[in-house]
Amino acid sequence: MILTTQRNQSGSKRKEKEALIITAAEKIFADMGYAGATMQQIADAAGLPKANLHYYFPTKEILYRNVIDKIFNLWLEAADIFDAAEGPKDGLSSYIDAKLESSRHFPNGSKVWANEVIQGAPIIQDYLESKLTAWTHSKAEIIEMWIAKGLMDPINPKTLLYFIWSATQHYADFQHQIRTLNNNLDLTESQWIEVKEDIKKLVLKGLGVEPFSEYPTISDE
Amino acid sequence: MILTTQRNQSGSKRKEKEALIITAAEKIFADMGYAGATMQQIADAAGLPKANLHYYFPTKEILYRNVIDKIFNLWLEAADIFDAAEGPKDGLSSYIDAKLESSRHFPNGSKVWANEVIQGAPIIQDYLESKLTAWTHSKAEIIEMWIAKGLMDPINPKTLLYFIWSATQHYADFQHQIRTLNNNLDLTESQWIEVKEDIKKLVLKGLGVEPFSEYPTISDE
DNA sequence: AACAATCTTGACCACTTGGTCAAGAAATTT
DNA sequence: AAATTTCTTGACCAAGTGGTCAAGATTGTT
Repeated sequence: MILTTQRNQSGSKRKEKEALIITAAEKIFADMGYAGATMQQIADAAGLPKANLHYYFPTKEILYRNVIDKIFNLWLEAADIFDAAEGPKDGLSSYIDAKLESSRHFPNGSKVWANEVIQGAPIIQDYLESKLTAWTHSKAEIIEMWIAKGLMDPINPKTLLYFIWSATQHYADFQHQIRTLNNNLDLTESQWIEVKEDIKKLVLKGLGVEPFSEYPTISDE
Repeated sequence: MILTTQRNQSGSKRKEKEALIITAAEKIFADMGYAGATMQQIADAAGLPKANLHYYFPTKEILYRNVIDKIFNLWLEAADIFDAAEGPKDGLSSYIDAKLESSRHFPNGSKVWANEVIQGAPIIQDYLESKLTAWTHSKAEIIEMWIAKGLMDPINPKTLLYFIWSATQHYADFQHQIRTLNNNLDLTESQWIEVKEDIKKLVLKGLGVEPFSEYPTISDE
């Protein structure tokens, strides 16, 4: 018992430092890419000598995997809302909100993920094949159920998921481009609200999930 | 006269080789990122000794800028359709088609661009501030005109552009993830057709540009 | 206070990288 | 055919990289 407590104490201290390093690494990886990031830069960002970094994370790849791990778990969590939802109007709205919030406040994770996937996921392929595949299937089923119930227009569920991912993550990944096209200013609070509303409206209306009409539109597509 | 012809001949030979190198470089940069790509890899991909590469492109950065240059011009060209269009139904459809075709057949360019922007556009910031800004404004004006004419629902034009960019480019940038989620197979012809249709339907319907109804819907949003 | 475990750090190394260079091979010009 | 420009290439180098290591500092334990 005492041992456990002590382990927890020293362990939590270690965990704190690891978390500090991971946060620093996340930013550097996001800004420089995996290959472009140097352990020295990460060490500087964390305020540590490089050798100390290697004490906590023996290799660059191990550190990187830890960063990815954190990101991926946040990714999955963002979609819990999805499951709890009653229908597409509620579920998709909440999901879009959550993903946009995440893009706004934690863009680095999204950037690291994007960088990794663009380059063919050399390091995290196992994630894609196991966790992400499972996750995607489970969400696709929910969407298919909504469609079957006539709550939204028919659409390939994966296409819809990619659609939402891309639209929302774009605001993290292409943050720099968006800022540049916004007179070199970050989006203001009201601009974010507008973006959220516009995207949700576009998606929901596009799927025939209009807030105004209770009954599904009869369209002979 | 003779001189000019000769210059053109030797010049075009040089151009050919430069194009070969740029194509090879594009793939390597897309797969490895700027920092991760090595001149040796690019040389191998182009079937040239490294020293010869440096004869045509003195530095890695110069080569990279040439790659970006080509990509960016294709990017701009894809939107000429946009200008010629009569209204949103025609213009947006064509633009989405063009961007998806480009994502399908030339994903590397999109990937390089994405990598660069994610990392804060360290090398091509001038492009963003000059050409892209001008381009975006001109397209935004067209969209605003369409809105003013009542051809589509009101929306922030930039949000709409980002929406289309993200949805279409996603299929290039996240090609690997999409393939993994598609049983490790590239999308088939019919899947591509389905994606195109789904995206166009979603966007157009979401904007109130339904193909079926000639008159704008009266909604008190 | 003595001991042990954990942590910290400057100095160091093997290796890779972008880039150079000089000698020569091809192609062009006179 | 001689001269000149353009192109090709193996060998080389300085700089930077991830990672090591051993000596010490801190912290916790008995």
